Amino acid sequence: MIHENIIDLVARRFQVLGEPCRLRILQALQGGDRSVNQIVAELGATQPNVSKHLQILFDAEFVTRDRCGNNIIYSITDPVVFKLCDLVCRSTARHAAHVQKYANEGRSRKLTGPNGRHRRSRTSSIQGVH
Amino acid sequence: MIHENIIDLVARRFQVLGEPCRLRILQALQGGDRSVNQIVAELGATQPNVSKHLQILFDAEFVTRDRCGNNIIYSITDPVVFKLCDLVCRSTARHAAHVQKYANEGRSRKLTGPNGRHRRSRTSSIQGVH
DNA sequence: TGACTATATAATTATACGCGCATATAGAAA
DNA sequence: TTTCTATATGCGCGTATAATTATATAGTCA
Repeated sequence: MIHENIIDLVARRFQVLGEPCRLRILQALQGGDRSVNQIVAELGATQPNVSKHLQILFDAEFVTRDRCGNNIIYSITDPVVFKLCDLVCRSTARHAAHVQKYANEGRSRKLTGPNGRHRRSRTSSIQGVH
Repeated sequence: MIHENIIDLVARRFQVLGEPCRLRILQALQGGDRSVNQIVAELGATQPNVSKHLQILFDAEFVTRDRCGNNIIYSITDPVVFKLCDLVCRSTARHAAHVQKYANEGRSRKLTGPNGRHRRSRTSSIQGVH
């Protein structure tokens, strides 16, 4: 149960993880600490974009950083973030399987009666409602 | 490690969780299955807004739904979502403690040399870099 | 000092998102 | 059928976000 006081902070941290580019950055750092340019090379993204995402990850305390001469080395703050990704990843794999399955059957179910009355097929028009 | 094929889906699911109102809805459902209006009453939000968030949660398969007469009853698809919230919640509590601490000390550190040269205070201008 | 490298930031633009309002739709009841 | 209740959806507005480009800042080396 999330306390109302911190629910905005929790949401914000989920939101920070809700960006493919940032997930890729975290994955790169899972392979070990990296400088900005190393991440840029690994992702094939632009340097300003990577820097900005790193700043966002830093503000959310998902990463820490240390200067090493001209380079700034970024590191994972807490490996628990990979546990999070793993959990979402598993259920997403199931989700993706469903999506794939529905894509192969009929598509685009909408809200309607439980038994498909006034419908030509037997698919209920509200997904998840039978 | 997240496979590149599903990284967008994983990010999307994190993003869906990155919204306070949706977290509140999930919390309400943690107390048991609810109809839309029950959730509306519990959150004090508008009905169209709750319906929209529920649709987003449904598309991401965080919730399922069943019609019961005039009511649509929403349920949690997989309690693993609460594990996610719990993990983020813990580290966010630590994060919040830091933020609180920094708020009490000096604020707004920016990028600068390691020893605060050309700065009036001794705070390093890049947070996390000493 | 000046040139060079690494990183951050500002300005811009395009897109996505959340909310409120009005309305449409589905089912139940009369 | 009509009416009522519950839920979903379309629209418009304001805001947030991400990517690009150009530029600023910090540090190193000569």
